[in-house]
Amino acid sequence: MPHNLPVTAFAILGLLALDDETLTGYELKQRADSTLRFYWVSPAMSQIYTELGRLTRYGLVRASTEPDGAREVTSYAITEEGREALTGWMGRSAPGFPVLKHSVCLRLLMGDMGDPERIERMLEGYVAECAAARRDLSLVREGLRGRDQPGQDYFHPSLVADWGLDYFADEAEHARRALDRLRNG
Amino acid sequence: MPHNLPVTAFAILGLLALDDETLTGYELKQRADSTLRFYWVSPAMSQIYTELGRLTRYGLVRASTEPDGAREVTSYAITEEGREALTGWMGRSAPGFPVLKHSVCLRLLMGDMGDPERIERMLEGYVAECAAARRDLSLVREGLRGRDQPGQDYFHPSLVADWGLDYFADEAEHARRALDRLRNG
DNA sequence: ACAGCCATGTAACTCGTTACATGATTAC
DNA sequence: GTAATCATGTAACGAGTTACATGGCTGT
Repeated sequence: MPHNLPVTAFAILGLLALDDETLTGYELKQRADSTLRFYWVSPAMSQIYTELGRLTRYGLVRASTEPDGAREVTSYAITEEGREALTGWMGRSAPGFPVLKHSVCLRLLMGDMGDPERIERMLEGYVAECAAARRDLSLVREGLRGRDQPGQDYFHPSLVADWGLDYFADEAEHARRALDRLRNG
Repeated sequence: MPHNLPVTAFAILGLLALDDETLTGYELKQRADSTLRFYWVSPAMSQIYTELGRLTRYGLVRASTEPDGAREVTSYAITEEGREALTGWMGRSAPGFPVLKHSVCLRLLMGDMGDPERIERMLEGYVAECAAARRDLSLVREGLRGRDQPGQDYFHPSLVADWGLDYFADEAEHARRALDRLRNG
């Protein structure tokens, strides 16, 4: 029973479970882009369809194809087995330490090679990108208001969103600190 | 000439460039485990050897095999072309936004499924792991003292190490904040 | 003698990406 | 009418992992 699925499969199951909606692959990609991408990767479209196919074969999601004008559109909903698989995964497997591939720090490490100016610009760019990510995420966070209290369905998502907001603010601060030391010793 | 290499290849080149030493694949893995792993992944041994083979074929590292008792041990050093490739990579390509796969946040997002107790224990575990990472990293940081001033060879590594120390402290704080809201609304 | 570390590699496999291909619907 | 968006997939490929295989060296 404990299907050996990649984490991304459970992320998709989780998105389907959150609002208990039936979503198309395309819609799932949009949800992933607007929420998942901040603390997990947003999978490529092709992978979403691949994963949905596998989840359907395993009976963890149910596909329902309906005509939409001249074309057919397939929507997916999580099944009872899917829910069990998700809770089972949450309960049994350990999360492991988060994986970070910090391209900015990697380049900062090798700051001796190459133009100091360029390193500073890279860090300034990163500060700006963190601010942008924070803005995008705070829009998502606003959308959770009203259902973000304990017991409500967006309580846990709001915890994660606030975590993310702090995270990006802190990262910008880390970069600013490094910049300051680069400039003023 | 701008060889199309994975970032990991440049990470290895960077490690070889840092102290300008000749290292075996095994030693490279140890360096990666003790430094790179905090803000990049520490590649598997097999990948290090694979990557070293490719870098050698491209002339970016030089392999020198010497007898060590009855066996042969191969050490690698970065070449002039390797240095150029590294600075070229730093100068030409953009770092892109760091990739984070935050398994803890992913599970927290789906906190509704599954045992609340378990979620809390997961977060407590994460706080402890962050503290452990911070301890490990601060040992590394101590090793940089004395050569960590501007102009010295461990200046940039010390910036990254301090960034990491702040990072893990902040992450522990984020987790504590989430825990508090889980417990006290 | 035996465990644990040092050292090197190959093979099979999975995840996930980019590129490619197709076509309907909607808004201007 | 035409561009953007909605919608769905396949194929080729690459990075990176685990498992497997081998064997020397070192400390007890």
